[in-house]
Amino acid sequence: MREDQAAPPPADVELIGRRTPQRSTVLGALIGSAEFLSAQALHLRLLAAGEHVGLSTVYRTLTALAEAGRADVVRDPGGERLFRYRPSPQHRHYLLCRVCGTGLPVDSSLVGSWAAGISASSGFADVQHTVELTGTCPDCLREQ
Amino acid sequence: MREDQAAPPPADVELIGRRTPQRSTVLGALIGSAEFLSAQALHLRLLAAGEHVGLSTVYRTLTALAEAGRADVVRDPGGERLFRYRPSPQHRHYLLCRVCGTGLPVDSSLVGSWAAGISASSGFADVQHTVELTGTCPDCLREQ
DNA sequence: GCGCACATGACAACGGTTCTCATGTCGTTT
DNA sequence: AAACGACATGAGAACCGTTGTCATGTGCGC
Ligand SMILES: [Mn+2]
Ligand SMILES: [Mn+2]
Ligand SMILES: [Zn+2]
Ligand SMILES: [Zn+2]
Repeated sequence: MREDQAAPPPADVELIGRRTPQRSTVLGALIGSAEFLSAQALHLRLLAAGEHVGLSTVYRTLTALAEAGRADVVRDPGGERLFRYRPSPQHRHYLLCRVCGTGLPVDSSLVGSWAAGISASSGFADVQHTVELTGTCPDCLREQ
Repeated sequence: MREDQAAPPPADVELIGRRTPQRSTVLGALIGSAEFLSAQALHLRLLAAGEHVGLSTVYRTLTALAEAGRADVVRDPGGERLFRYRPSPQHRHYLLCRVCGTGLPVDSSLVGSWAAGISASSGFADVQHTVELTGTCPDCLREQ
């Protein structure tokens, strides 16, 4: 029923430095959302809930979480970066709904080995890959 | 020797509207470059060559070419969009050097069918994919 | 408790891109 | 050839996501 608990014990805050109320709040909001969120959307959400955390702090916390591997980052068509909490530290890819933002994790082992093969045959070093799938989810399809 | 001819007959200008000197110039510069270029880099290049084309026009022309399928667009890590002329109208993917910007086309048929499979099994409609590979090319590796 | 390295937040600055609008021009019609 | 209208151009401002600045606040090891 409630999709956001008051304050689900945010354990991995300390992965990114000192434990502060602001970081716990941001991490809590990120964990509480099933969808990818932009820094600004998350900030607005906090304001609406009466939680006053500076926008700079939201940006810094999300960026730090992403660098620590606790958040996935994706770029929306407009270039905005969207964040989503990642419970397990593994690398993942998502199929994102362009209408509602819902993200569905997809099995990307095939893409991973494809990229590894390209890396080996090209002579390039430190090859990284970005894979993003977008579409319209069944729910949003139904609602026209 | 010369990597940029004076003005290689730019045929597909008219794919994006009226044929103007500015559009021919922009398209010529795009065709003359083997690498992905940002709108601003291309603009600077034109200025250096004594060709005065407004930055707005460069943006408009590149965007129109991309929409017409005559240019590939890729996002660099900083969020900047990079353009490259696409002689054939097929969909392509590249392995980009993070140092010098060189782009190597890669065989992505595997990724295409993977994406198609995900599309079919997920129930999502209109699934599009973004695949970007980045690394350090052999030349840039050599130069330390 | 002290102290300081680290964190916060209001605000300004930044960089890429798009918008505005007055002026110019392509290309078609008489 | 001249005229006309729709479209294109360009200088500058506006926009928007993001990062920097810096004075103030605070977590936390001592
Ligand atoms: Mn992957
Ligand atoms: Mn493809
Ligand atoms: Zn949806
Ligand atoms: Zn290189």
